[in-house]
Amino acid sequence: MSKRIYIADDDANIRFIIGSFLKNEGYQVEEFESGDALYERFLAVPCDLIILDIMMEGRDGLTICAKLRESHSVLIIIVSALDSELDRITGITLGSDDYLVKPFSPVELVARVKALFRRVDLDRKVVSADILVVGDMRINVKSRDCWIDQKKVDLTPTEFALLTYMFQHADQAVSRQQLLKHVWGVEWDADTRATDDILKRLRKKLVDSRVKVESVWGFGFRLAVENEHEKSEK
Amino acid sequence: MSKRIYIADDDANIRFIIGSFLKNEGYQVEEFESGDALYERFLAVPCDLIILDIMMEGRDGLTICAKLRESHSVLIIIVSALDSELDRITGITLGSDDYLVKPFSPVELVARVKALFRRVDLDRKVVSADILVVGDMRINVKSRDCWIDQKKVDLTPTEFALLTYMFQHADQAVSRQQLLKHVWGVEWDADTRATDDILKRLRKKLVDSRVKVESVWGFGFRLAVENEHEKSEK
DNA sequence: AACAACTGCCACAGATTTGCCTAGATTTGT
DNA sequence: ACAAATCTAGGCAAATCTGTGGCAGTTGTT
Repeated sequence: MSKRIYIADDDANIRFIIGSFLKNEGYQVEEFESGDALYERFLAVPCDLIILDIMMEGRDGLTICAKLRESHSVLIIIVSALDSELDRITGITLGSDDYLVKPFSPVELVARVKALFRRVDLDRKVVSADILVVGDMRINVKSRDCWIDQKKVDLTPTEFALLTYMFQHADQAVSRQQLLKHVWGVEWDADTRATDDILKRLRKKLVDSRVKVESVWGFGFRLAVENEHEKSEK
Repeated sequence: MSKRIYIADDDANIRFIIGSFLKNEGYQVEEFESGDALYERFLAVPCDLIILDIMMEGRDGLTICAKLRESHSVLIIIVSALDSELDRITGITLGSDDYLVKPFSPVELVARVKALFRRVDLDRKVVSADILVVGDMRINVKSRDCWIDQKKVDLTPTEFALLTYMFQHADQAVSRQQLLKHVWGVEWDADTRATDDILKRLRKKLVDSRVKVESVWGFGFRLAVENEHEKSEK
């Protein structure tokens, strides 16, 4: 299965060069002019690796990077023209898996990309993805328990199934139909607010977490990580 | 059961970076400003792995490392800004299991952590080809006997088979279906609570052990080791 | 044949879960 | 600003789940 890579850089030249090299290696590449465009696309169709320039208009790369990392474990390579140690640290802090300073050789980039994929493929073989992490929460599918940081949270069967599904679709808007189908196993058009009920109870148990179940008016719900930064913006 | 990791570094930035990455991998992470603080905490609640900066005020990392190693077999990764060969040798001699020189990439650290866990988990499995150990109990699959500490426990055939299966899936939630299939060899959807019955009897025989059969409401059961420390935290 | 051990089933009580209902708050569109 | 649609929160009762003790059928042993 070919890996999917997204690139965001406002310099069309760079995009093209990086893109060509990666396509040459057999990767499925999509290019974006801005981090926001990439983020949009990612929510619709997730990819395996992201290459982000941190110097872009709009929300900068680091913000996007942080946003992605709150609820997804996609690989991220940060690219920057700045070579200050500060930026290196900040970039890494926000969760990038690797960091490259411009100008860099495309060969170098390709090497890093391959190295990252090698690493995760190795992990996948040994450690199956039993543990799902979103923000400050994690659930272990095998042992069937759920944690907020260090605190264990007791969940009922339906709550657990629902939360697992939401974790797997973090940041995506999920419709009631979808939930009924995948969590309840109901295929027909059930006219029920059962989903709301479980979510209502789930919300109570998540008050201490930064992970929140938002409601998408007239549609369904979305799992989101409350962010200090955004909170102050509101 | 998720692994518990303690980090001691006087640089809050580094602590945060390392912490975030490890949390993202599903580990239970706690951060400490000094080696002494970590040591205190460790005595109260042991962990599986420790990441220590050796350049800290107070008792330095190496001393703590030696201290920890006197009586415990916890995994230790030493982190240092020094790149002298001398320090490397000393650190390893004093019992650390791995050694990283700053600046290092978080990715590298995560990889090493996983590698260490992989190694010890592998060891445990190999040793226990026909002797399974969980907490203060062990069962010998070949001689078909079972011990709590030094005391032998008599088990009936079904009890033994069931316990063996639970030992092989320690810390995991196991459904009744699963038990019926693997212990009884029943494939169809049996509506029976035979599993509950055997476990009921098994539980009585395990009262003196720290190993407990928990029930996972609406799902099945889970074998867990009752932990003094976690108990007190509740 | 008598006996003991093992195992599955039943019924019951207590606890937990869950869907629904209703009233009040919130959002949207005109 | 107002009406209609949608969401939230509390309470309730039916349904479900679990632990317990008792019981009976089967198996193997003396």
